Amino acid sequence: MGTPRLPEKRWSIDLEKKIQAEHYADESAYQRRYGFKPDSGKPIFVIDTPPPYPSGTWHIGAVAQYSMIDVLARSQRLLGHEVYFPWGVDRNGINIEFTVEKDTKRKMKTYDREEFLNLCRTTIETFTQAMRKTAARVGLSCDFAAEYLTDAPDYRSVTQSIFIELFKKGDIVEDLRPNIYDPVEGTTIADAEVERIQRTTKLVDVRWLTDDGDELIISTTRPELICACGVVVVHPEDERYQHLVGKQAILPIPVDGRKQSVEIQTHPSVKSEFGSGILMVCSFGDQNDVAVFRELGLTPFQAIDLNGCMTSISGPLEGMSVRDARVKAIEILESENNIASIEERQQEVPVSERGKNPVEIILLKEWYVRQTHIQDTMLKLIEEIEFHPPRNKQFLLDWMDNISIDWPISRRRWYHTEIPIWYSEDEEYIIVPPAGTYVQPWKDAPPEGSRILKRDTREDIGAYVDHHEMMGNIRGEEKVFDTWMDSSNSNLFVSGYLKQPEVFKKAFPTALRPQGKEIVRTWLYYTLLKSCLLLEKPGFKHVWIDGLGMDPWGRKMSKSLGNGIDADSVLECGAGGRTGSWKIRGPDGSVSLKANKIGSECFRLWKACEAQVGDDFHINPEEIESKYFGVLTKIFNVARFASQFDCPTSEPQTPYPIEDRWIQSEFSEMMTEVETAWKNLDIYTATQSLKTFGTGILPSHWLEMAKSRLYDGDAHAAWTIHQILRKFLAAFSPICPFFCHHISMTLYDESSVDVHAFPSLPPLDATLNAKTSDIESFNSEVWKTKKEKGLSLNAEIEGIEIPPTLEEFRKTLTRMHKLL
RNA sequence: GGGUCUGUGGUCUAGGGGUUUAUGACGUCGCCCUUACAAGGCGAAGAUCGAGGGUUCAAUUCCCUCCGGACCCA
Repeated sequence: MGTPRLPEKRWSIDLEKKIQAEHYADESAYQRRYGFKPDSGKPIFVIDTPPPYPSGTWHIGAVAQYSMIDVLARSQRLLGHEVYFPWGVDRNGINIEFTVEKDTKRKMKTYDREEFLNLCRTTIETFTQAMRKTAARVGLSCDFAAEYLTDAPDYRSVTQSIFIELFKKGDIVEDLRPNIYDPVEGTTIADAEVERIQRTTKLVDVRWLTDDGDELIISTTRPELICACGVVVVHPEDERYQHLVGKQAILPIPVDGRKQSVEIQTHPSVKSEFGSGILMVCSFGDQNDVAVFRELGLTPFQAIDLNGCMTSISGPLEGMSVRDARVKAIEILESENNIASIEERQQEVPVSERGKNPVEIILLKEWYVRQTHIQDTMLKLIEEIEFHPPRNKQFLLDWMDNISIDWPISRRRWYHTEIPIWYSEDEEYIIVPPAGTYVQPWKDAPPEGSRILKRDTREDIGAYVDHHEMMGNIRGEEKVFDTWMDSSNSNLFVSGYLKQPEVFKKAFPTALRPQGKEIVRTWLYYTLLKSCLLLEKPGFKHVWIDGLGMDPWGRKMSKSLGNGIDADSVLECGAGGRTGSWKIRGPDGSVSLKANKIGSECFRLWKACEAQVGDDFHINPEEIESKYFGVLTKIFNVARFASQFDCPTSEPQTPYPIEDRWIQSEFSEMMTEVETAWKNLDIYTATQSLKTFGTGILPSHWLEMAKSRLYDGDAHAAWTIHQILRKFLAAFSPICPFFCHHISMTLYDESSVDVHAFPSLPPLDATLNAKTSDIESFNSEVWKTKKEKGLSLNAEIEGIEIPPTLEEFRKTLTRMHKLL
C-alpha cells in the first residue's frame, strides 16, 4: 500500500491528448501495433472501410460511425485476428470538380484537361489532410502507412483491369440506349444518382387533330417534346377514345425531317384519370416513355442534344435550350389556338443528385455493366452473408427488386478513372492495356503489352506492337467511369486482388463491410455485383449497416437546417480548459448547447452505449458529456484506488474468501458475455456489460466489502482487484483505447491495446452468481436504513439481520456495514 | 403515392404474448466531503410501453387502421 500510482485525480481531455500524441508519435511502434502483417499466422480479418470523401468537413455522424468501425477492428485484434483496417480516401468524382469550379468561378470544360485535373488534385489534398487529422483524433487504428487513394494510379489500375476483365467476359457491353443525362454538367448519370424535387410546372392541355379531323386533347408538361412524339396512346379499356385507335394524330407543332403525324394506339400504362386520358409518348420524357418505346418497337427521335438544346427535328425550336423551347412551344400553340387550357401544378421533377439540374433521357452510346441477368445468383450469394442488424438486409433486397436496366458506367467528366480503351480509325477494333497498368487514353498512347480486340466480339487479335499498322489513326477514349465503378472495387483492392494473390486467397470474401444505410443501393449493391460477376462469390462474410447521425431532435443534419455539429469541436471540447458551445437551430428556434469535456474516449463510449447498430442516433454534446464522462471518471477512480495496492508477484494460495470467489465468478460471467458480443460484432452489448460491471457491482458492492482487507494488505483481495482490473481494461480497450492504454501502462507496464487474446477467466460458480441480487438488495437496504436513521454510511448500526441466503457472507457484510 | 424501418417515464434507451414491483442511464428531488471518487456517493419520486380497433384465457410485445419520425423508391 502507498500513494496511488495513477497521480491524476481524474481522466481529462488534456491527458487524453497527451496519451494520443505519444501513441501516434513513434511511427514504427504504431506500425508494429496496428499495421497489417498478413504473414503473422493469425487468421486474417479484413475490414472494407468506407473510404471517406474529403469535402472540407467530415460529418460528425460519419466520424461516430467510423469510431465504431475502429471498435470492431480493435475487438477483432483482441480476439486474436490479424486485422487489416485500411485507411482509404475516396477522391474521385464530380464533387471535387464542382468545388474547383466554384472556387475559380469557371466551368470545367473551359479548362485544359490536364490543368483542371491538377487543380482538383491540389484542392482535394488539402481536404484529405484535415480528414487524416480527425481520423487520428478520434482514435482510429487504421494502417495509415498503407493509405490508399482512389485517384492514385495503383487504385485506378485495378478499376481499369477489372473493367477489361469484365469486358472480355461479356459482362460489360457498349450500347446505344436511352440514358439519364445531366445537360448542365454534360454527363450521363446512373439511376441511383437521380433524386426528385418539387417544382411548379405548367400542365398544358393541347388540342390535336387526327387526319380525318377529330379533335383530341392531350395534357402535357413537356410540349417542347411534341417533335419527339412516337405514338399517341389511350387505355385499352377507355371507352371514350376507342374510335380514335388506329387513326393518325397530327403533331400540332411543325417538325423537320420526320413524319408530321403519329398513330394512335392503346397501352395499359395510360392513367385514364390523368388529364384527358390521352397520352403522347415521346423519346424520352420519362422512364415510362422508354418502356413504351421499347415495347412497341418504335424508333426513337433525338430531340435534345448533348448540350441540352433542341435538335433539328424540332423545327422552329431548333437550337433552343429545353426551358426556352418549352416557352416557345406554348407560344406557337397559342398562336394557332391549339391550347385548351393551362394549369399551374406541383410536380416532382427528376434532377441530378449532385448538380440539382433537371435531367433528360437521351440516346447515347455508353458502356454498361450487365446486371439484370445475374440478380438470382446474387440473391443466392447474399444468403451466405451475415447482416448486422439482420433487418437492414431488407434495404438491399428492396433495391435489387427494382433493378430493371443495366448500369451505365461511362461519364463525360474528368476527375475520375479513365475508361482504358483506344479505338481504331475504322472503329472496328479496340486496344486495351495490360492488367495492372494505369492509362489515360485521352492523352497517352497505348503502353507496352497492350492488346488489340475486336470491338463487337471481343476476340483477341494480337499484340498492339505487332499490328498497330492495321489500326490507322487511333483515338483514345475521353470518357471516364462512374465513381461507384471505383468504389465498388474497394473490398477486392483491400483484400489483395491482383496485387497479392496469396493474401487474397486467405482474405476473400472480405471479413467485414461496415457502412451507413444510406449507401446500401450504391456502394454495397455495386460491390456485391462486382464480386458476383468477377468471382461468383459473396463479397463479404459480414455486412454491418449502421444508422445515421441526427440532430438532437431526430432530424437529419444539413446545411439548410443549420443544425450541423462539427466533429472536431466535440473531440476538442475540454482541451486546454476550453469548453464547447454550439448554437443549433431547433424546431422552435435556436438552442445553445454547452459542454465542458468530451474528447475521443467519451465520444466513442457514447456511441458504443447509446444506440444499437442500425438505429439512427441523436447527437447532443450536452448529453454525451453528462451521461458518459462520469463512467470514465468512475472507472478511472477504481483504477486509481487499486493502484495504491501492490499486486502480489504470484497468485496467493487458495482458498479465497467467499466474496472474492463471488466477484471473480461475476466477472467471469460478464466477460463471457463480452467475448460473445465481440465475436458477434455486437458493440452495444459488450459495452453495456462492461459499463454495468465496472461502475456498479465491482465498486459499489465488492470493493466496499474488500476495502478493509485491502488496507490490511490482504493478498487475496489485492490479487483479485488487479486481475479483474487488468483483464477488464483489455476487454474495454476497443471502446476507449487511450484511456485503457494509459491505466494499464501505468499499473502493469503493459498496454491493454496490445492484448491479442481474450483474457482467461477465473472460475465461474453459478450458485455464487445467484447470490448477486440478494447481495445488492441487502446492501441497498442497509444504506437505506442508515439514511433513514440519519447515520453516515460508515457509522455502526445494530438490529440488522443478515438473510439466511447470505450466511456465508456474514463476516464480510458485518465488517463492510459495521453491523453490531 | 408506394416500400422498409421506427414510436417505451422530461430526455435517451433495454426488453419482448403471462414470473404479483416494465430494464438501465441522464435529468429532477432529498441526504452525504464515509481513509478511490463532490467533474463523486447513497436514496427517492417519475411510464397503463404513440392513438384506436382486433386475435388470445392473457398484449407494451402479434395483426389491422390512423398519427408522428427516418431511410429509400416512383
